[in-house]
Amino acid sequence: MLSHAAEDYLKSIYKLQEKGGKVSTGILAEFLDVKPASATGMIKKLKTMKLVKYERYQGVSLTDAGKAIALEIIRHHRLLELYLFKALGMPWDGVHEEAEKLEHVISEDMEARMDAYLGYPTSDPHGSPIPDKNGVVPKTQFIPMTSLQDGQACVVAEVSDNDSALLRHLGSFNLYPGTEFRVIEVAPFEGPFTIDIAGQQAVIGREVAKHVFVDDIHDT
Amino acid sequence: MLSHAAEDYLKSIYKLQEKGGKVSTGILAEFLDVKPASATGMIKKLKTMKLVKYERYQGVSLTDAGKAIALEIIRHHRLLELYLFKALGMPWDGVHEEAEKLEHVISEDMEARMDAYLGYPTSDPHGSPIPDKNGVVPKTQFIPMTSLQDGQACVVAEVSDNDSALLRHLGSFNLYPGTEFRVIEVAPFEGPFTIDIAGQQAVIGREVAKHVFVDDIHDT
DNA sequence: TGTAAAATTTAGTTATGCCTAAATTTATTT
DNA sequence: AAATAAATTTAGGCATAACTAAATTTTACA
Repeated sequence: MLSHAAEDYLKSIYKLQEKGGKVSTGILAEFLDVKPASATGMIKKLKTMKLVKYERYQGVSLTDAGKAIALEIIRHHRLLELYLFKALGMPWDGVHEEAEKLEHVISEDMEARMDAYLGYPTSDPHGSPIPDKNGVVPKTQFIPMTSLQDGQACVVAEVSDNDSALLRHLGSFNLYPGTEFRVIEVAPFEGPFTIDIAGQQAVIGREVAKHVFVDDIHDT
Repeated sequence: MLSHAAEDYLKSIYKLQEKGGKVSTGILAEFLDVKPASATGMIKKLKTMKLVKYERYQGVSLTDAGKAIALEIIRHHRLLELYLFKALGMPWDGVHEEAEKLEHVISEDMEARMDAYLGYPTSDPHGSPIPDKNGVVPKTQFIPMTSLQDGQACVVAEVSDNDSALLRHLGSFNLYPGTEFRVIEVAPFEGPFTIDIAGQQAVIGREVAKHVFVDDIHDT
């Protein structure tokens, strides 16, 4: 069996690989909040287990076996988030932290039961895709909110899940996945977005907008 | 924060203390499936944290602080067992193993949500009492099935939760907490019990009967 | 009561997974 | 191309929690 730490490394490498092939030791260490030296150590251990490809100074990437484990953990995490949200009524800004601990611990049986209870869902409360039990990830092609123009309308598709203060902030505007809104004005010089959500106006700063991804963009 | 291992030691000391004051290193080590030397080491660590009383060669016992933590973990365990059983439909012979891992990991918020969902229950699927959030354990005074006599009827109150093969066996006779049965015959010389469960006859060996506790005994 | 057996503790080892500090390699700049 | 800066790796340490083997203490019995 793999340690929780090893699972976290695989999960992180997977996420970082999504935006650019190989992952550098430094980026990985920063992402996991450990020192680069610690990352090097774990990477070597994962290499002996044939879960990553690695040559020193050249960055890491997952092998097929490593990717399968990473996706399994991500599936646990996202199913748990949705389960905690729907079945136990946890707030969407709290489920990430809880899932982060539970994801390493639940059995395949529990995974399957949550999946069935939820009706084999394909996305979590933050809009992130849930890999199926074979490790197939639903395709998503969302656009960053920051690329929207005046007058465009769209639907919230996905938001970053790891900052609960940010999630509470978005929640205060009802900006959940599925919510429609229209851009009233994009202030010049990297300014904030003024938007209309079901008749309510809200001003969303750039830093917040970076964490919001949208879909179904259309002009009005 | 306490390590999972330390929590397991406290929980085990609590359980062993219930039947006799102080707990010897050897008994504790056997219960936890570690070597006595390992138990000595952890006991010393727990002593520096003021969670146990301990003098060498004299056995361990919990302090009030240690007992509070032990009860908290037991509460987690039993709430989880009942939750997994009721909300996710897990079989009663599977919930112990799953709860054993989850009990160290869930938040107080999750504990409270399961508690509310379940309607503030006082016993788990095996009939064990669930401590309330203040650490108060519902009083139970159950009688071992082995002390039953011919002709006596009773209700199953509690069964050992840690042997899934045993639980499956009991389940095959419908011997769940709450089930009524009547003793038809106790075979002499430590022989098996022949009982009647809702019209069905079953033969229960001594070794099995030792793990079953009953209540509401009355003659028929 | 003395001795053997059983239980317990001490001492020293191993494996994980993190750390810091120093050394090395790669990248950048002039 | 050499020098400096940045990134990465190596080396050595620490804490946790297990282990084995040896020493000690307690208990039991003859």
